Amino acid sequence: MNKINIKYLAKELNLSISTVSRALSDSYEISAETKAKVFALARQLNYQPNPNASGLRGQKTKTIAIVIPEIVNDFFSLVISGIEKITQEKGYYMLVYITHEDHSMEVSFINSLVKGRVDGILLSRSSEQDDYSHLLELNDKGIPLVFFDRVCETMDNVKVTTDNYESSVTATQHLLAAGCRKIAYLQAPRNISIGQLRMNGYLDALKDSPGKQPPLVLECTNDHDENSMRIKKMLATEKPDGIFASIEKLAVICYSVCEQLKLRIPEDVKIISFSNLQTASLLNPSLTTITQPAFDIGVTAARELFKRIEKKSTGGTAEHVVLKSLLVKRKSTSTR
Amino acid sequence: MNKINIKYLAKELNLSISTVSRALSDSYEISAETKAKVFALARQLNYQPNPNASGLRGQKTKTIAIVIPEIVNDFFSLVISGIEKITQEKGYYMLVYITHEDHSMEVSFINSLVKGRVDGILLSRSSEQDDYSHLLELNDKGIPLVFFDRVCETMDNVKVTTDNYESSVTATQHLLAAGCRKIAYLQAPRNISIGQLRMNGYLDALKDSPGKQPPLVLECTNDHDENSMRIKKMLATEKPDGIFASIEKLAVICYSVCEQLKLRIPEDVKIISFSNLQTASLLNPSLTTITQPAFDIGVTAARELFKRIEKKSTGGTAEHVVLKSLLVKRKSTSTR
DNA sequence: CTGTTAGCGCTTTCAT
DNA sequence: ATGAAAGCGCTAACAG
Repeated sequence: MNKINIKYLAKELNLSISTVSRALSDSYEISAETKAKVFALARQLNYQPNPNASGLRGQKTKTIAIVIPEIVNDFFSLVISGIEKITQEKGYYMLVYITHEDHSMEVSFINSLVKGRVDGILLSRSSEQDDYSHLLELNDKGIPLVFFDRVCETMDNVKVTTDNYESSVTATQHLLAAGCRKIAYLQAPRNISIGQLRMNGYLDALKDSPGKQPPLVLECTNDHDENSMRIKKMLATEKPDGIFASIEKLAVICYSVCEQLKLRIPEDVKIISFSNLQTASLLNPSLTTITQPAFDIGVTAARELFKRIEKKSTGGTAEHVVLKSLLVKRKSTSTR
Repeated sequence: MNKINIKYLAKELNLSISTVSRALSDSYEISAETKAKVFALARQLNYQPNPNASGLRGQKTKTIAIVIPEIVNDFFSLVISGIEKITQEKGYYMLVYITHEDHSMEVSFINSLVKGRVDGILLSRSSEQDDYSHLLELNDKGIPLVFFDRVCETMDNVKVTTDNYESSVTATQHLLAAGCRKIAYLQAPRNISIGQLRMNGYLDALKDSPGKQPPLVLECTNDHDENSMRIKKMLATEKPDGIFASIEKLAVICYSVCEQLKLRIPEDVKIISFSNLQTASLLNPSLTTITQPAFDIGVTAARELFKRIEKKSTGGTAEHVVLKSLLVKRKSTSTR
């Protein structure tokens, strides 16, 4: 295809292949003059080393893989953004694989990576209950692996997550402090640990509160109209004065339902929601949000991965980095 | 690192390296018996061919690159999703690079790919005005390149886009047909062709309408509060009875502002918006949306790319595939 | 049907 | 300071 390789440069310059190679890697045993000549020609011809050849030789690929359950999702988009930033800084390439929440796809993809296609892997697990022998194999093979968001608790790798439980407690306490006597929780349809953690935060905060109000959990589905109906019914029947939405989309539906029922926000009902992009809070400044540091999760996870890649020592102490969410109460818009 | 290579398999089975290689590629000149033995051992040891070695030998990498301006964006997430689907089907890997709308990053990344790191490239341009010599070089080097969304009109490669102009005309006509006498257009802060196309659709539709109402364009910014203020002022001053939002986020703000001003939707003002995920229409069924076939753009672009990769003939007739957007009027929610 | 061998482009001893 | 040569793991042309 492209004939501009080291051999060609060497011939053009009347140098040996190894001299050119060393010059390009700025070796100390090459004269400044020779280096200059080599660099000049390389630049002129836009010489690019063949990644397969150097990879084959040096056992590295300048490539990392990121494996996520889905991508049409603000949280994961932001994480990727963060990872990508660090990856670019390091001059690496980023392979992206989407498992669509399917554990078997995760397994087969990971297995396809064990043989030196990448120098390291960033993973958010598709299923937290299934087996993880494929991941143990990565450790065996010495391929650095860093978990983020959906981790494998029992494995000894670095994990980067957010404070789902704690921020959920905070959110609930926020509503309690605002005087809510009856707080409903809108549960997203996800049977994974982060969903569980968030709900536990809500439940525990209520349990520990002075009023000891009973929990009011509304299970939601993946169907908008269905959710809208359930929320409307719940609002009409139970008349909560506070709503805690576990994901942003539910907060948006909730806002719309409140309008329909002529419920004023925040006078009649206060809403708080987990959120990544704060679309919900565009609607009304009093839709307070708990914003996850998604971008920072990407940045942190990537940094941890590169530490391992560069140290070459796979082992190291297992760390669990927990990044704090932010309680965002937007300032009142203009002269509302 | 991992010692399980062809040589090792060969030794274990008392076969020659080439026999094993041929068996693994299911060559017709290997006995079924031998193949069976080889496959069995390969599976048992989870043998994976070294991608660098086969890449170096065969000049292919089973990898494509996708280059986009940003990723925290429903449109691009959906496109990636579509691309990823086809990529997985083909057994390829997907490299993702984000330019952050910076033309120079696009150039340097593309230049780093010219030397056989990928078998093909999918690109949405960061800047449609700047020079594209780096892209011409790809054609020279015979690396297949397919454009999507933000294309390079003057280049002879396949382009996959949506009908921004036509659907904008349709949207405007939709409002006209619904009886709107004064339609405002909310222009997103993007100085690229798709923004221009959308606005032209609006302008031309008005020009061609019986009433010949004058256009009313409100330029928006990247600041939510600022947008909210401008929209509010415009609604109060101009009192339009129809609003055409060029991006979904503006429709959401608009919805919120209408609530504040006690404007009923759709009785007082009708809203239509470009959209990818229909967040806006969660708010109110009468927020009609023009939904772009983002996922299909990914699928189509990827298919076109693989055609070129597999045909090996880079050339071919230049095609421009235009996918149609969908005018979505959601059914009324439940028993509203 | 199976084995031998020559590279793909690069890095890296080992010589000089 | 430079060159010769081996070899990373794989495929394929060329023998048998």
